[in-house]
Amino acid sequence: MLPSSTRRKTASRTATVPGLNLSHFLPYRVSVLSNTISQTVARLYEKRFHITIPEWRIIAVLGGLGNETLSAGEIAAATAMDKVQVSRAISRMLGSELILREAGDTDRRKALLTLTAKGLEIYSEIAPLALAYEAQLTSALDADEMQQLNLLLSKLQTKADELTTAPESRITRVE
Amino acid sequence: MLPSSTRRKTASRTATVPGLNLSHFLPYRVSVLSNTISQTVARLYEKRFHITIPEWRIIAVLGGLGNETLSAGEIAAATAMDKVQVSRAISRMLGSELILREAGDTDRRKALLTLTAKGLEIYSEIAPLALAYEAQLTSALDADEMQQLNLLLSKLQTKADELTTAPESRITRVE
DNA sequence: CCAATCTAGTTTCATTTGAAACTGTTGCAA
DNA sequence: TTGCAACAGTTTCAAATGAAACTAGATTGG
Repeated sequence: MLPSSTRRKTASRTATVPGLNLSHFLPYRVSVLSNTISQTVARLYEKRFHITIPEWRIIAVLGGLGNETLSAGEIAAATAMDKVQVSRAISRMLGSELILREAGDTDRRKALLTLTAKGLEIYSEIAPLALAYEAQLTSALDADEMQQLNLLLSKLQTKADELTTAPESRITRVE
Repeated sequence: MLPSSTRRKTASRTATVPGLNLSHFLPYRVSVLSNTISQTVARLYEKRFHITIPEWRIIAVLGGLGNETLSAGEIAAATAMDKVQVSRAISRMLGSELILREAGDTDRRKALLTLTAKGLEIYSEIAPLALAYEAQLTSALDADEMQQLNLLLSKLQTKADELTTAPESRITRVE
């Protein structure tokens, strides 16, 4: 079937099935955009602060919380990472002394996590950079478009959540 | 430094650095959206057709091209994947007989790739499903919002691309 | 009270991934 | 020519990842 001699090097551009062009396909576009952004951001965090994106997320939620503590599970919920990712990020951060872990007194399974002074220091340096990158990224958008973007992302995320087939795979139960 | 006894379990919600809330941070939101979508789509492709997303992308570009051939490098460019990913996807697809590889006659480094009948069959089944998923995802958007979405994604991708090559000096200030 | 069950978090193991090295081919320049 | 850089694609190896098993502590029904 399908002998090679029937093939042409160049052919008319007629698509055999209508309407599917990868470069217009929303899941593809979002994935490419996400990868492009993540790569840049990851490089920034790694080069300047020697942290990964999961570590950055943990710093971001803890740093934004003042002196409140969170458990690993709460961090997982707040960062959309699963507990394994969080656990590994935490152990790296304990090693590099960015966070502090105390056993909870009411429930000793839950460890209470806070940033160390070193972690807070990184937060205060990296947060403005992160915001600056975001500002550059959206610099081509006017105020109206910014608002639209937020709305559209929210709507898409809501729909995407509804359409997930796996019940247990991710956090979802933020409530 | 920073003895644990100085920490509090509960505190006011005052952020120490203004403006950085992870759930409003664009790179984070795009990443979460992308992951949500990709997970659903990947599960769909895997369950029904036993292919991965990289394989799907290759099927999509080749299937959309009629009987034209592409080299691995051209596929990489068309699918935003790197050559290693493409190489591995191709070798899987050769194994499962979804694509056909012929040596190029003018340049023997470039292999010419096309879908087999089996590959085309999958394309014709999966393409409508992919489009149906996309339609569901965007079902909460009206025509105007769809147009905005396309525009905004394009603008963001363009900016994100500009910001990738930036040496570290670029993201230091907002301006 | 105590077995069974549930929850929080960690570890293990198999697979995937990415970077860099590598193979084979082409183009180019002396 | 031949020697060398560039290119297309593959392979290798170490690190990242995810699923499932596991540990330890908490809860609950009898």
